[in-house]
Order: sequence, then structure tokens, then C-alpha cells
Amino acid sequence: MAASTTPDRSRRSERSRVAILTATRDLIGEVGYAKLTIEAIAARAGVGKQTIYRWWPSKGAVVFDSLLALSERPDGGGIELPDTGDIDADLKAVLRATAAEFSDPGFEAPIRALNTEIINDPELAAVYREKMERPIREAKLRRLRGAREAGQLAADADLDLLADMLYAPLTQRWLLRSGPLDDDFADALVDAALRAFRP
Amino acid sequence: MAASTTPDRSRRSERSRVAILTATRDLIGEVGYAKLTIEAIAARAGVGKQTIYRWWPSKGAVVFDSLLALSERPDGGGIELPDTGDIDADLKAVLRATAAEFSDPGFEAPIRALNTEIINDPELAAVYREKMERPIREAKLRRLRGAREAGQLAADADLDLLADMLYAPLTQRWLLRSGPLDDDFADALVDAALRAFRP
Amino acid sequence: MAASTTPDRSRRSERSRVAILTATRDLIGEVGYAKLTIEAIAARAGVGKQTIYRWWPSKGAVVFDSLLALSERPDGGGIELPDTGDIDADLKAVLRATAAEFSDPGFEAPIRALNTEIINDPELAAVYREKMERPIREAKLRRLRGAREAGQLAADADLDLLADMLYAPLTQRWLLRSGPLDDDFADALVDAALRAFRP
Amino acid sequence: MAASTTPDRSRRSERSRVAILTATRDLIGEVGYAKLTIEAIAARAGVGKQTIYRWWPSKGAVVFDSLLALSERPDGGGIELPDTGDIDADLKAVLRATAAEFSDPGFEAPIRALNTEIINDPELAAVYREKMERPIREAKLRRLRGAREAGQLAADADLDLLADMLYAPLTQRWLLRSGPLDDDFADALVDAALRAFRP
DNA sequence: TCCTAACCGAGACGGTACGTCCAGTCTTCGT
DNA sequence: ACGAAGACTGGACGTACCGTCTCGGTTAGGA
Repeated sequence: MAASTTPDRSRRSERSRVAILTATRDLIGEVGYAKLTIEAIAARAGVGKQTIYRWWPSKGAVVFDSLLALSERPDGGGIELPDTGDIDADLKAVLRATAAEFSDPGFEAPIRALNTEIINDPELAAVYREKMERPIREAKLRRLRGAREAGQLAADADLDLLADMLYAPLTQRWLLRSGPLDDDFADALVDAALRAFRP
Repeated sequence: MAASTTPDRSRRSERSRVAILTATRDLIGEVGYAKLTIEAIAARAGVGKQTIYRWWPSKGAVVFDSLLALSERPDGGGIELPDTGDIDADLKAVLRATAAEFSDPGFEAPIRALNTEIINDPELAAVYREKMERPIREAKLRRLRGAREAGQLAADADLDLLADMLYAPLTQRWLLRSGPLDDDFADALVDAALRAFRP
Repeated sequence: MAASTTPDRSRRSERSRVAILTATRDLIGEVGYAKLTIEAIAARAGVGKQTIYRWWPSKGAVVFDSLLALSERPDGGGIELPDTGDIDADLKAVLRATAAEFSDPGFEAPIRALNTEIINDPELAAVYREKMERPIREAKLRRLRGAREAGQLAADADLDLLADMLYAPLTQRWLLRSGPLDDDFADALVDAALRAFRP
Repeated sequence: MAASTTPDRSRRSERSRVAILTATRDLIGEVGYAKLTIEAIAARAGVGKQTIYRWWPSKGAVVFDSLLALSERPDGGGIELPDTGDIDADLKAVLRATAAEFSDPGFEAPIRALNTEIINDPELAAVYREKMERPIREAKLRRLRGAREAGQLAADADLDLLADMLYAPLTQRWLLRSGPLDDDFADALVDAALRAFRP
């Protein structure tokens, strides 16, 4: 998985791997990321500590993998944003949904945990961008590119920048709890961002 | 200060308080936030551990106060953004400076440490917003209000939103290391944001 | 008192002295000697810690004084053993009473505490012998001398040794809990000891 | 050993056990029992504190085991008192030797430490009696029984009581430092005790 | 089919830091 | 000015985890 190095993967016990990842996710929800310990994960998973240290280089890597497993599409299909042809409505729907997800207590703890790891561990951050952020970002860019081609955005619009201006304020507000994540905020954000890049 | 609760402040030793804050700041720079320990702070400050536990509720609170002391203006004066009359040039200068500050290795470690704390501790986050973010944000809003009054921004521009769209992408990119923090990025950001709110 | 050195006794607060001694005795009974702390004594006595440190050199000295106060005769009179003329009966009565006192839970804890101090602190041991043991020992010797003069003991009987042989086995058995402290034991002890020193 | 409880002894490191016991004995000699700390023992033994807490319930238990190790006969043979056929001379020799041992500075500190523990900890006292005192006491009783069978003591002599009357005064005097432990005292003790139990 | 090497659960190990308690000293404040 | 109150430095406490290291037991492949 993701951040793990690989000493003869063939003998690895799938049973243990899954138990560890599940225990990790459960414990983050129960005691929070700050109080998560390798020892507790091992105990909960019914696994020796060494089995964790054998396959993951750090607590952060275990946490990361446990959340990665969550976000992976079992059907192998990619992520796709809705496309009704109306970029304004589509983006508002997506941002409202994202805001709602941030408020879901089942997601909040793990995602904060993940961010804590990523902020302080550049290596993990790279894996995160590659495995978790990129698929989502590419879906966003695909949708925006479609809008640009349909003439709803300026022909020379910097779509990367547009994506940043749409999502960063939302994420920031959630991370620092600096304001409410309601529909009005999502809508205003979309309106302003599209205004900046309209044809 | 700030995050400390207050059991009869009058008897408190100013000497110890300053030594603790200084030691904390030094140690974050030397060993990083993750390896910062209360014991090391106490030893470096020449202080009993109890003196730290007496006045701060958590390691995060100490770290916070130590950084707060850094950001406080000793002259009591407020923070002010440059105002040449040209909002576009002024904002580009400020965002370029902010980007440069993020890249300064002397600032990077402490600010990442601070963010780690804030993400996971709502109480600390509230104090942070009040003591550290608010003065800066108000300075930004003052400058933007000036521009709006000068007719450089739409009369109905939502300045709060504008501020978010200017700064959040910068902060986000730095926090997650998702791209370079160069002048081009700062300039593009200002251009796009102003485009969204021009008269 | 006793083990205390004497910095200008005249100014000393009798009120505090008594409160400290009382608190000490109470606490030994409540939490045991091992868990007795100066801080607890000061708090219970409503006294600053300094007031204790000013007048006593060690915790042992406070404990000692607190118990000394217990054993002192307020009327100033000396201790006297019963004298019915029958040395055998008198000694048996005294040893039975001593054994009973050792079994009294109200006495047991403090006396064990006292012994613990004395065993490890020669200075305290000297004060103990002088202030607490001597009066009792002299009473014993007086009674034995009477018996010797009455011809109930050998004329050349070593009364010090006799006293030791009477009391040491009792004390020892109590201290190490090596056997029951019943009347039979007391009686057998007296019988044997008197046998060794009869005329 | 002795005072230790037993969580799966099989995995226990003999190396650490011995190092801890040795360090304890050394430190009692160097800094005294009162200033003996678990932390110092661990450091001296090159051992984690947890390894001590894992196998011993209290500081007293460690001290106890460390002294028990001292007193154990590696050859597995029992202790035997000298038997020249002359009970008077034999006892005097043994009591003189005991007195000398009490005066040996190398023994004094540990044995006082041991007594301090035993006085205040009934559980430890029981183990002490079983493991350390009983073998010695039985050797004494064997020798006395021999003397009784040889007609040197009364046929109905209470040998337990005799043993107490021989040793308790000696131990008492040493513990409380209430008098010199010289040969004269030993001899007088034997003379008086035997007088009480002669045929 | 058996051998053997890697994996496994378990948990002891040497350590580091925790947060608490108390010792003994020093400082402040109210009476 | 004295003494209660209590903050101070210092250091040990007993606990929690770290990451490493055996220990037997199990399991999967190659001989």
C-alpha cells in the first residue's frame, strides 16, 4: 500500500493488513488522532507490534493507508464531477457537497488527522497528492475544461488557478474553523470565481 | 497570556515566563515541533516542569504563546498594509512578501507547528483567530475598503470573500506543498481576485 | 522541643506548634507514616511550610515530637510500675499490658513510625532514649531493685540485663510480627527471666 | 524470587534480574537506603525502569530480594551452628559472632534497610521470616535440641522462648543503639538464658 | 512430503517523556 | 514584622509508548 516499502510482499498476511487498517480507522474515530498509538492499534487488531513496523515506516503511514483505503473506488472507476452543462450550478452543487462532507463528524476526525500528518511530513504529502488529491483534482480540471470549451469560461482561463480559488477558501475555513461552511458561502465562492474567469 | 488560564497572576514570575517562551521558540527551531518536549523546554529555561504545567494547559498552549509573543508589536501599534493608491500593485507586493515569509526556514517550522496545533484544538484555534489572525485580517480589510471607496473595487464587493480568495490559495499551497510559491503565482492570484471584484 | 534546634524561641507561636504536632499525629493515624508529607501537615495545621522547616530539622523530628507530646505526663509526675510486693505477678501484669498496648491499632501505627525513624537516625535515637525510653526504663529498674532488696531476686542480679531479657523478646516479636503477643507469652517470659535471676 | 509475583517467568531476562539486584546492593552501600531510588537502580543496572516495576511490586521488595540473594547459600546446604558439645561455649561464640556482624559497616546499612521495610510491610515480613529467618532459627533450635537431649538443658525447656531470650536483646540493642554490643554482653546473655533453662 | 525460512502473535527489553507529587527555598501580601 | 500562602527549582515517582528484540508456533514453497 501506498507508503509501505516492500520486503517480500508474497508472504504478507492479508488478514493482518486489513485488521490493522480497520483498527486504525476505528481508533481515530474513538480516541482521536493525537492519542492514537501503535500499541493500541496492534492490540485492537490482534496483531504483534512488529507486524506493523514490518510493513509501515511510521504511524503517519498507517493512518494514511487506512484513510486511503476509505477513499479508493473498489470498482476501479475514476471520479467524475456532475456535468449538466451549467457550470455555475454544477460547481455550486459540488462545493455544497464538499462543505457538507467536511461537516460530517465521521469524516472530520480522520481528515484532520490526515492533514496533520501531511503538513509535517513532505514525503507523505507527496504520496497524498499523487494518490488522493490528483484523481479529484483531475476530475475538477476535466469539468472546467469542458466548460471552457463550451465557452462558459475565458479561452485563456488558468484552470489550475481557478480550481485553487474555488477550493482553497473552503478548505481553509474548515481547517481553521474561521467561519461557517454553509451554502451561501459555497455559492458566493462560485459566483466570484466564475466572475474572474468568464469569457 | 492568551491561552493561559489564570490562577492569581500576581505572584507569577515574569523571569520564568519569558525564559519558557524563549526556550520554546529556540527549541522549535532546533529540533522541530514534533520532537519538542516539555522536559526539554523546562531544562533549557532553567525552570521546574511544574512551573510550565502551572500556567499552561498543554504543550500546544506554550508553543502558541511563544509564537504569539513573536508576532506582538511591542510599540502597541497596529499592523498596516502599504497604501500607494494602486490596489493592484499593493496587493501583489503583500502577497509576494507573504509567500517569501512562508519560504523563510526560520518561520516555516514554527508556523507549521502552530497550524498543527490549531487544526486539532478548536479552543486554541479560537484564541489564534482572535489574537493573531484578526489584526492582520483587519488590516487587509481596511486596505480593501480604501480601494473600494476609491472606486477600484465594485461598490458591493464582499471584502471578506475577496480576502479569502486572495490568501487561502497561497496558504493552502504552502501548507500542502502542492506547488511553488513564486511571484507569478502571487501576481496571478491578485489579478484573478481583483477581476472578480472590479467595479 | 526535643529534636528541634532553637532560633530565638521567644517569638515562637505556641498556637502553630501545637497545631503542627496535632496534625502530624492525626495524619499518621489516617494515611500512615510512609505517606506522611510535610505539605499535608502544613495544610492540615493551617500553617506555612516554612514554619515547620524553621523549627524542625526533618520530618522524623516532627513525628518524634508529636509522639513525645503524647507520652509526656502533663502532671509532671514520673512513671511508676505497680508494686504489690509480688514481683512475678507485677511483671506479668505489666508485660500483659505492654503486649495489649502494642496490639492497640491507635498506638501501633505511630510507634512503628517512630521505630522506623529511630532505626535509621542515630541522633533521633539518642533523643528517643533520653526523653522517652529512660523514664520507662528507670521505672522498671526501680521496681526490680525493690524486688532484689526484698530478696526476690539474686543479690548480684544484673537488673539491666534482666530488663532487656523481659522486654526485648516482646518488642521484637511485635516489630517483626514473628508470633502472637498473648498472655501466655508474657507469662512464660516472666517465668523464664525470673528463673534466671532468682536468689 | 521471594517477593516477586510471577507473570510468565519464562521470558524473563536473567541478565537484567542480576544487574538490578547487584545495583541495588551497591547503591544501598553507597548512598544509604533512605536515598535509594528506583531510577538510580535502573540507571546503574543499565535497565529500563519498567523492567523493575514489571517484576517487583515495591522498592522494598527489590531491596529485600537483593539482600536475600546475599544470604542464600549457593551450595544449597543449610546453615549449621557449631557443635563442640559445650552448649555454653558454642552459644557464646555464636552470639559474639552475631554481634560482630552487626557492627560490620558493610552489613549494617543493608540490614537496617531491611528492618525498616519489614517493620512497615507485613507481607514482606512474612516472606522475610520464611526465607531468611526460618533457616537460621531452625539451625538454632537444632543446636538447642541437641543440648537438651544431652541433658544440658531442662527436659521441658521451651526452646523457642530460649532462642528469643538469647537473640532479641542483642538485636534490640543493635537496632536502637541502646548499648554496646561487646563480648561481655553476649556472654552475660548466654549465662542468664542458660540459667533459666538448665536442668 | 518434508524442510526451512519468513511470517505471525505475544510481549519483555532499554529508553524517553509524560504529568504529578513533594522537598526545601524564596517571595509576596495581609494583619 | 511576622507568618500564611504559595510559587519557585529540582528530582523521583509510577505509567504509557516507543521501536527493537527474542520467543514459539504456523504457514507456504522449493527440494
